[in-house]
Amino acid sequence: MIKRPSSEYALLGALMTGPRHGYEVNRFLGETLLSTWQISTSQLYTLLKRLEKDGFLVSAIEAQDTRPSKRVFSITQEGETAFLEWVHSPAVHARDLRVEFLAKLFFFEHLSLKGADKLISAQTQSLESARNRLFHQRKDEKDPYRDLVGSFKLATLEAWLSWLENEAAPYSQMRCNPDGI
Amino acid sequence: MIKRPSSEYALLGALMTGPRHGYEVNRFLGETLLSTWQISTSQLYTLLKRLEKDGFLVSAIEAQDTRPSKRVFSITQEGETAFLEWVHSPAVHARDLRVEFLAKLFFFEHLSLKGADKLISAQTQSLESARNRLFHQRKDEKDPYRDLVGSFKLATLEAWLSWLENEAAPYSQMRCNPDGI
DNA sequence: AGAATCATGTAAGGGGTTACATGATTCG
DNA sequence: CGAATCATGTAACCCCTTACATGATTCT
Repeated sequence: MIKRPSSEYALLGALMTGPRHGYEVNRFLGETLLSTWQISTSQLYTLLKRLEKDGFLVSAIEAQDTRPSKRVFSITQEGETAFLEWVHSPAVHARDLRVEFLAKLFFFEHLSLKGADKLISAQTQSLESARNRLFHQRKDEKDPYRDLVGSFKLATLEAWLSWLENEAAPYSQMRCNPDGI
Repeated sequence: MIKRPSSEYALLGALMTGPRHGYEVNRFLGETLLSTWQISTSQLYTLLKRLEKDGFLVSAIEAQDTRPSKRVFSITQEGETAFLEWVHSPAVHARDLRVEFLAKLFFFEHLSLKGADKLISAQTQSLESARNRLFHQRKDEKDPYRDLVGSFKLATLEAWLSWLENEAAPYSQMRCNPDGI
């Protein structure tokens, strides 16, 4: 699977519940993912156009009487596949947690997907292995500055691991599986 | 003071100890700040050119017998002023901690500057006020997803505050003021 | 009457990346 | 003899942002 710019997945996710035109997608993202993922209006239209060019969306113009006509986008099979693969995979780089991982959790609830617990444990494992690698590196780190940098990364990783356990896991249990099945 | 792209300050800092040509700056950054700040070679030359155009650097070509001639850059008064202002100011956005704040600590030691403790306490105050703002916002946050996002940001801020206290502060005391004066 | 909403875009620029080009010298 | 070092750049592309353009309609 070719890597695509991550912001496109926000748009694919917004179209997973059915066709929408650009303005609606924009409003939807503003109401739900604003605290996580900010996509400017002009960028939104650019991304939609590119996603259609690449076969992840198809569009049709819809005329209106009293309003400007609008271009309604629908997600294709290929688009759905790409979105579902993305949403089930942990963020590869730790720096993608804040935006991408949080957005994935959002879509799990918004689309009533199952397996949020699996995503969380996969993400936990990914961060744990990063932490272990860092731990080893730091053992024979002579340079005090690089050691300080290591301590910063380590502190961040550990905070995020705690957050995954104490906040993300309970949230997903409550929201994505409210009856405890 | 007009805001400049932050990666330029790495170059200004590299020239604070005296004139260097591009290749040397590149090597210096690769040996010292690689774990923090990655600047590609081509970008380096672009930045040096722009810094000269804007009056922060001046350059002179130096011919060599057995080697390609090189362009040696020196920092101007304006450049020094800009660098010193930058290096003494805390990172405005929390996301700039990883790169910019760590780099500032590096330069404090590398250039034997005084006042690293002041920078650290200013940065601490900045993060604390961000944490307090977030704390207030979260009190009347009804939406569970936005609350989760808030908990992530809070966890990150608190980890960094601890790191400032337990790692950065001792490091700067040891490195920038080894005799405890 | 003026502001907000609906609706879609283009243009310009900013900061960054990778790939490519050149060419001598010195090291293994 | 080939690889790494020295040394400087250009070209193309990528993602993104801000500003601008348009124009009807509905709310205050």
